[in-house]
Amino acid sequence: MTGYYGEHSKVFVSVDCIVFGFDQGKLKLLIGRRQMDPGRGEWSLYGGFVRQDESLEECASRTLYNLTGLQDIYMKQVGAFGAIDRDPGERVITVAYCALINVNDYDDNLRREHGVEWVSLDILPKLYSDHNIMVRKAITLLRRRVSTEPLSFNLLPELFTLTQLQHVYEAILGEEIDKRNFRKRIKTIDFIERTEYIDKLSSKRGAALYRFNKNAYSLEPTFKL
Amino acid sequence: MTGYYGEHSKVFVSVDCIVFGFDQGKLKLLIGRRQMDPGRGEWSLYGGFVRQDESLEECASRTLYNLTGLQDIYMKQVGAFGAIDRDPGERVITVAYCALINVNDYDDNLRREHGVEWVSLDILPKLYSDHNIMVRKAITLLRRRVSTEPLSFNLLPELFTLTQLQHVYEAILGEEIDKRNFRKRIKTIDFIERTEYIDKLSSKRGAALYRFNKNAYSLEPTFKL
DNA sequence: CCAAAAGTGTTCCGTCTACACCCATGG
DNA sequence: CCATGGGTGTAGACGGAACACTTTTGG
Repeated sequence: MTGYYGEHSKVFVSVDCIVFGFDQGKLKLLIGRRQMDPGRGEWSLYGGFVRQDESLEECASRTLYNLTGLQDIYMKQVGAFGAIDRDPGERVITVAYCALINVNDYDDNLRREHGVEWVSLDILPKLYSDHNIMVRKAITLLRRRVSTEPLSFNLLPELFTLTQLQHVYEAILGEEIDKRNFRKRIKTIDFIERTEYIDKLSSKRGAALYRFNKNAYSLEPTFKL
Repeated sequence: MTGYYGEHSKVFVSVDCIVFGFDQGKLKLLIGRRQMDPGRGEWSLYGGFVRQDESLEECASRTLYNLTGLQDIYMKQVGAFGAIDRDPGERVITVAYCALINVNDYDDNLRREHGVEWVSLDILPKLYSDHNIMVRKAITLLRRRVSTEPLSFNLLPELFTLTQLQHVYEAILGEEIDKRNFRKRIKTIDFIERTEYIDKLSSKRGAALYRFNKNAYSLEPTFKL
């Protein structure tokens, strides 16, 4: 049984994960030293080859799970990259996926075991192959989407202060936001709920903790920052 | 020589072209009856398998050229589609590309030879495999981009009237636009130039013909409709 | 002379932006 | 008591939306 398309050639297909986190007021990217040839030792995104029994999305989820132990993470396809010689080893077409995770959910020992690190985007080194291009495209997409989709919450704990939320937006957009205008705006969004809890860590006075109500959002999925 | 990644499996990768045109005041899609098994006879996008000696972009251009004889056409990647059983024949991962062409540039005899037709989006039939999903995604992207990039001009002849241009926007956005506001807006965009020519076909009075000045745009590539 | 499309300004309203001071508390 | 971050309102500018009539000319 040769199948329908036997006359055509097949190619390796991989998935690369562009994992963003937010820490210390900065947007961070998860990268590690490549542990295989070619390019062993170079900074690189974490990726894996697509298996015959999994879809692209499944491969992306599996790869992220292998790395972080996290499941049900927001992931979005960034695009397919298919230059002939993009990989110095053999021809590999890769599909990049962007993931947003809360750095606190990622166990730091597990992170060290995989030899990956959180690196600030403004000091991002040269990465393996065309990975820098993929990251730039992911950031562009992220910036565009962040004002029309409630994405920031994926980078924060379930409960967060408005100042934290504002810092996430500032980190993604790369510009400062007026505090009063920002809070005014947030108050009109009813699926961002103020809770009874108070955060006492970040300030002496204490700051109200807010929560993103997924259900309320899914009922009325409109968002505009 | 087995290469670096021999332990992993390869997969068929194809490119599908989502070709948009504008005619009779409507946005049209170029589709044809599939001429191979499986799915022979079903409505389908036009596509082809990626060869070992070409990049994804090259494959997309080549496929579009095979179909239309046109080169240097605006094309944009829509995304990769990789569900395991998306193709009823064998596993194929496909990368969809969206193209915008001027229907007048596509020779109608050549079109008939390939057995493809321009079909209005509002009467789009069920297409082969997951092609309908790809088309919907392409339209979503197109709608989003059309107000921040000068795309409409790809669907029009070099010289066009403002009414034609407005109709293109209306077709893409799916809503009517106020004529006075639209023209006011266009006048502030300096790379949309009024020419000395007059179109006498569409009205008795005649309408001024305009031109999109690519060079002027490339000097100052900002656009907002 | 009339049908059919081209062309043209003004007003209103809502939204975004700029901007500075008081509050509560831990140390 | 003071340093630190939390929290609040207003006025002016700007941009988008609504809206109707005159012009030209081929048939």
